[in-house]
Amino acid sequence: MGRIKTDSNLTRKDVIISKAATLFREKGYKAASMRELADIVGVEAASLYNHIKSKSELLHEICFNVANRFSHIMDEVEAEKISSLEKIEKLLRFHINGMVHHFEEVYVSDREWKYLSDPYLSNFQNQRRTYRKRFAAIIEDGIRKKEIKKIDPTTAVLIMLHAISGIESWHRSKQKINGDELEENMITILVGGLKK
Amino acid sequence: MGRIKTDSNLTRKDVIISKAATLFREKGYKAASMRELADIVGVEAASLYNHIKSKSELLHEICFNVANRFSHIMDEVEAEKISSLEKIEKLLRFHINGMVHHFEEVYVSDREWKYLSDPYLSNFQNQRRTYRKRFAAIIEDGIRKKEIKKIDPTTAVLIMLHAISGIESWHRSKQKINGDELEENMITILVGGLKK
DNA sequence: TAGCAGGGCTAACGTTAGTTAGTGTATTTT
DNA sequence: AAAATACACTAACTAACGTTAGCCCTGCTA
Repeated sequence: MGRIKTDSNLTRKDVIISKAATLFREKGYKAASMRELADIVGVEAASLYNHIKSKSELLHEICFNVANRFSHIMDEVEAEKISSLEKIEKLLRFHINGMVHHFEEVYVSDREWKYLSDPYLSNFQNQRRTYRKRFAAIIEDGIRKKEIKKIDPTTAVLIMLHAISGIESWHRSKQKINGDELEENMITILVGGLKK
Repeated sequence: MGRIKTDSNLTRKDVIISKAATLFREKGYKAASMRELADIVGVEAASLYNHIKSKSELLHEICFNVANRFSHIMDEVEAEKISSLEKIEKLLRFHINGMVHHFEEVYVSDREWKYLSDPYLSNFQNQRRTYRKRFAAIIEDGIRKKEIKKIDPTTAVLIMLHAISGIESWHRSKQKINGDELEENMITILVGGLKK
């Protein structure tokens, strides 16, 4: 077999990570084998190790790429001078877009993170917990300002984030409405559920 | 080691299935090993095979137990003479209760079904698809009767069901509100998001 | 009390997994 | 053009997996 083909300015490692994300999404991390991944990449299994240290490195690259993007957008949103409901809408749209346009990675990060091993595991869990607290704080603020119903903020966050991970079903389904309609529908229901 | 202890009128197989559900929930189906399960049950791995045919039998017992319960409640709800919104609320409460009180099995059925093998896999997918269509039909009916906002029913179902599977996070979290409060909060947000 | 399942056990099987070692060839750098 | 690096290959190792075979004890039934 020939070399791994790299489009434009991607490294070979990037190519492997990207194909790994697809494979992990389809089969699950544990069920996906390095030999299978190698096949997809177009190379022998052993050759992968010229570019990566281990299977688990693939997983934590994927998970932290995603987690860091979310941390970053949260920084931005917190800094903006808009209402709580607008902040939430902005976050939700970012999540929905991620799930629609970077499906493989986001999905893997969401469902397979438990196979990370320490110290990555604890690290990831911390980042996740922190993110949710910041999200909940925005909701709490909205309740104080009477923009939002009196509900438990933690529960609200849980509903929002998991509802969005349901976009997985949308990807699976045969006759899907288009991505933009999906986004508008989700915003209508979710933000509508919070509004006073 | 001694025999498998069976409380009341459970068979030894039931005990194994129940402990398998817990293990599969914690580790995931693929990552859970029969030797580990045997340890938990208090027996050697080989001894499990006196009661079950295979590891995969455990998974499909769990998945279909749950799926059948949901089919059954849907039959009941469809037959009742109440408004669409009330039907939806009833279904949601059943789902929430399942997730709170039969967490292990419901969670495994929700997240690990993809490791079923045919014919169970296709079967399960069919049951799932059918269930969601029936759910969507109720929402569609509600829209026609102007009880519910004009939204895409399929998207609404997807949001509801996945939001509920987020109760997983509630189980994980240290300082949780109690189950009844959780239920009320979820109903408020979800049903509130649909109502016109 | 003899017999026979039921249900444990140990040992071992064939597979598959992730990964390493060592070698050769193509590509890049000097 | 020569030297060095990158990267592919084959072969193999060890560990773990699900599962089977065959044996032995125990407690119910005849």
